[in-house]
Formats: sequence, structure tokens, C-alpha cells
Amino acid sequence: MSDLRVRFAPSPTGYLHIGGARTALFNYLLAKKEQGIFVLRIEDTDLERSTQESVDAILQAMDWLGLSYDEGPFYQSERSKLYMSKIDQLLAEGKAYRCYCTPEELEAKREAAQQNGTKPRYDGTCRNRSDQPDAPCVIRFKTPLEGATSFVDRIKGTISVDNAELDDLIIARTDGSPTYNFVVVIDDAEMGMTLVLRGDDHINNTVRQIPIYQALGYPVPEFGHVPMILGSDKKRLSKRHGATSVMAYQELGFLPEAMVNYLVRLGWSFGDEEIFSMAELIEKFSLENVGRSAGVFNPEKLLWLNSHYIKEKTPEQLAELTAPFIENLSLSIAGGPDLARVVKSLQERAKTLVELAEGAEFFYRAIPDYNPDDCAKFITSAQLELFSRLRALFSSADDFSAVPLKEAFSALLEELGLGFGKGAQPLRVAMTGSRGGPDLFELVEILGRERVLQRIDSALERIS
RNA sequence: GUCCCUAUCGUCUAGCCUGGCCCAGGACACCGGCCUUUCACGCCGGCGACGGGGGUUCGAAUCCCCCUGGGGACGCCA
Repeated sequence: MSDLRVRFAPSPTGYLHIGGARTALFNYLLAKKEQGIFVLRIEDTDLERSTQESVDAILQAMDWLGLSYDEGPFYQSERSKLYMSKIDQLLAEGKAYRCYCTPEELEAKREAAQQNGTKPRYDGTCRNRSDQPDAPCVIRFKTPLEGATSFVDRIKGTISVDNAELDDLIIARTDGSPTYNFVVVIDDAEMGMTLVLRGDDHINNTVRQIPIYQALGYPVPEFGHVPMILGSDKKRLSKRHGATSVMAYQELGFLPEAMVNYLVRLGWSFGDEEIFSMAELIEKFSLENVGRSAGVFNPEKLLWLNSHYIKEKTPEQLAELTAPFIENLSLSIAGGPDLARVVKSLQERAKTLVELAEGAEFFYRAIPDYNPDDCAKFITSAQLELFSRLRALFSSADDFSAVPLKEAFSALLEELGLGFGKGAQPLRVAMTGSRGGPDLFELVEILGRERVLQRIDSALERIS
């Protein structure tokens, strides 16, 4: 048991996306590895945009990935009393002040600064005003005017910014509600975080938050900033690049093991190893091996990992996972061939559960969907005798299993003077509707005598 | 624009701190071959990178500087 305390603090304004999932994962892994505590906190200070659906979606996605938390979820919306008292404290100590500038005035100042070629910052108009009129105002934090704020980032090393670059940030809005940069500090401090590990888009926030810790007399935690995830065009990952929601990948037929493995390897490495179970990650993960630069999200590699984990499942596990996807195809599994045997025959051919379900389709249709081109080639009057003989063979076979069936089939082909491929392809198309798919006699066995005969009859019908 | 971060194959990365073992290793993708009744899997092989320029050094992917590229931040959002 170490005293490490880390957290994941999403704002419930949408689904858990790929980037958020990775920071959550890194925090989780670190906590597990160090036997520390992983806290979940919901940052819902923006009441306008926060929704319960988003909270549920985030919780569901974390659960799917296997990221359990030790404390929480805590909701910032329930902690306003604490925040208010801290604002009062800063005001009383002269470390914060009321600002009466209107949004319009600020907007004008920002524009002027942009024109000037300098960073738009609040100019401190109200910082030293002596009157305190009873008018709408926000509360601003007095950022140190001189010196620099620096910290040693656990991933990036020393980061330092001149305080002159910073401005007096708003810690409470006109309606009195506290803002993000303020509540984050209070929560991270009050919840005893020893390390704040978040996306590197927060680096700028970190240097603004450190003076607040100091003003409030809190110990400053350690920080680590994880690089961003980019799309294939090196732009920040967004919907334009495809699915960004973690749960969208679940619907696409991805396994959580694959997602976790992919996410962790995007920005972290352990020598030449590529495949990691959660248990191995907990053992091997460390911040030292996290890269410092942004990475491009690569769906191809995710797909490869997914096919790897599909192959690793037992047929029974896979059957359970695939069943809902088959039902999505409006097919009924009940009454059809045994699903575990079906997925086993398809297992090494599918990269996703969706592909697996699609591959299983012909098993669960009364008559397969015949591919016109393949039929035109393999189910023709030239195959009339073949199919008739096959019908007789299959109906009279004593042992309806792959090996003896294949032997009998080979003997028949020899008798007819046909090569194996000449006979196998027509049979395959008759059984599955097209070329491609599992081992022919394996699938024949799985279908069983009744369905096989049905399909041969159906093929014979098509010929005539 | 200003500030912060960052820079090895198309992509994820190893190597960099502690220069020589690196004319740079692995993985995905791609290409070719083998296996095979099909499609896949698998196996074997191939293509492919130290962003540029200056230093330092006997020697630099590794250390220093500049340039350039990329990302982020600049909100009464989080």
C-alpha cells in the first residue's frame, strides 16, 4: 500500500472518448500498480451542459473497459458550499477581488490584444479598485505578477512559465458559481491527490492552478501530462476521424481487452512487447515509459489486436459475446446450430464480433443468401449429377461428422473424375451461398444432416 | 499573434539520460512467397525513418544552438 492517490475527472457533457479513456486507464494502472487509490470525480460545474445520460455513459464505458475506482464518483455540483467558503477565504485574505468588467468589455480587450500581437490577458482593471459597488461582478484570483511558476512534470520534465504570462483568472461567475480551474484545485487538494495525471492540454491550466494551491495553503501535488491523441491528419482526434466514443467501438464489435491494449500502447511501451493483459499492465506500467509527443490513432492496429483477442477466447465465451450481434442481424440462434461450434469455425477469420456475426449468418438462415456470381459459376446444370450423388451420400452417411464425410466425398469425386476443388466449391456455395468461409466439412458437420440436405435440395431447385 | 509542449519507417514505437554494440530493432499496414477445397489464420521474406543547418567529439539518432514542422493553451467551457 502506497500513499499514491490519483483520479479521473471527466465532465459529463458527452460520451467517454478515446482520449479520456486513455487518461483514465493510465491513472487506473498506476493506482493498481502502486496499490494506491483511484478516485472518480464528475466535473459537473457547468450545469448547462452536464447531463445524467453522460454520467451514465461514462460509467458504463469505464465498466466495460474494466476500470474500477476505489472512491467516488464524487459530484462537484454537490460540493458548492466548500467552494464558496474558499472563495470567501481568498476574498477576506485579499487574495482575490471583485471584477466589474462586463463580458463585452472583456471581449473588446481580447480583440485589442490579438490585434496587438500579444496574448489576450485580463489587464487587471479591477484589481486595485477601492470601491465595491453593489453591482454584478465576478471574482478573480490575484495571480502573482512577478517571478515564474514551474513544476516538474512526471512525463515531460520541468515546465516553467513566467507569471507575467498569466492573468487574474475568474474563480466565480456573476451568478456566484465557481469555475473549473478553481474547483479542480480544491477538489484535488481536499481529496488528497498526490499526483494529477491528465491530458497535456491542461499544462496551461496547471501553471494557473499552482498559485491557487499556494494561496489556499494546500500542498501542491505532483503532475503528469499525457500527450494528446491525434487523427490520421495529425489534427486533434474528432468525429471527422471516425468513432471517438469508447462505447461506439463496443458496438462495432471490439473487445475491451483490445481497446485497453491498444490505448496503452499508444504513447507507452515496454521494450518490443505488444500484447498485454490488464494484469501484465498493472505489473509493467510506469510513467517513465510514457512518450512525450502526441500520437496518431490507428484503427488498423486496434483491429489487429481485436482479432488477436478474438482468437484467444474460448468458443463458449465468444458465443456469448457474439450472440447479441447475431440477433442484431434479425436472426434467431435458437433452433439453429450450436453457436459455440459456429464461432469456433469462424474465430480465426474475424477481426470483430460484427464480422463474426456476419460470418455466422448462413448458419442461421433457412436457405443462405446466394451470391449470384458464385451461383452462376458453381450451381449449374454441370453440377447436377454431383449434387444428386451428394444428396444420396449425405442422406445415407452413418456418421455425419467431418472426417468420414470428407473421405466419402473424396471417394465420390474420384469416381466422378473430379478434382477436389471442382467438387468442393459447388458444395460450399450450396451450403453457404458464396465462396469463402470456414472449413467445408467442419461447417457441414455443424449444419447437420437435415440442413445440409435442405440446402442441396435448394441448389438442385436452382439448377432446374 | 503570444506563451507552453513536442520531433526515429505511412502509423505506434525501441534506442537518447549513461555518445561507439545502430549503414537504427520490433509491431500495424503494404508487397511477395509458402501452406491450402475457398476466405482467412499461420509461417518466411521484402519495402520503409534518425526533419534541416550549424557546432562539440577520434566518433552523434544519442550532447549544445538555431531553423522548420506538428500539437496545445490563450472562455463568466471543462
